[in-house]
Amino acid sequence: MLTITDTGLALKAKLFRGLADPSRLALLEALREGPQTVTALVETTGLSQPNVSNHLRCLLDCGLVQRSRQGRFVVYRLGDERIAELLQLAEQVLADVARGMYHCTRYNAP
Amino acid sequence: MLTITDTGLALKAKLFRGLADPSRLALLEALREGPQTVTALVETTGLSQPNVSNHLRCLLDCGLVQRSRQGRFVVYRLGDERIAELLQLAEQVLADVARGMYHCTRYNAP
DNA sequence: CTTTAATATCATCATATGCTGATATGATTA
DNA sequence: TAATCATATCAGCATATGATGATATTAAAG
Repeated sequence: MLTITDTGLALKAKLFRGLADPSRLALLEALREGPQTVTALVETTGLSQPNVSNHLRCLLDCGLVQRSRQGRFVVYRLGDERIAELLQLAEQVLADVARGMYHCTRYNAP
Repeated sequence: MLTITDTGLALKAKLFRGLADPSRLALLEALREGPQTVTALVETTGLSQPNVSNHLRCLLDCGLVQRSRQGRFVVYRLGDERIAELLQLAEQVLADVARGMYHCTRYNAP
């Protein structure tokens, strides 16, 4: 029996939660183009600066992104190439499931 | 600029939210083995029956699973083969990111 | 060493989610 | 048609999340 507290399931759920927010997705999609400064990410996504920093913090803790300092800038990049693959595969799945997904009333971002 | 309200981002976020819960993951993982009755899923996952039905409803609305009636049973199956692929790819990513993910304090299921 | 730019953190609030317990629906059999 | 099994739905609660505004930290420049 697959207990819910099973470590693998919980971790996998966490991973997906990292990807389960439009703001974080916007950040990750932006980073797919290449490493970016926080300021650049703020401009690209239109999110507020604290909001961007908060989300980047999550993504960093969970290993979905990495960071490095450059002068007074901090540059973020994707933590793993396969994260881009995950995003891409999700796009392909969506191509087929999009209609249902669109009408799904749940899982709407605030 | 990638507006957050961009339809694609919102839909992708929804898709990942569907996968972002340990209970739903348990159900989907169970369905990877093949079509299952609700009762079977209740037993396999250890979740309560209303809880299972609720999650299946979400997954159904969003197109992540399909259902069909068989006598007085309702049989659920994965809605798309690539959903299994997504789960598998997530496992592979986790193999590398798991440590950070484990220590990430956020995204913990209730 | 003071000022300013870039990023991070904090408290707070509003909202959505997931679970439970009770109940309703639907389908089969007696 | 009554009884029962299988599934679905509902109200209500507890909790975690995401956004904002204010503030702290860190680093370069003057």
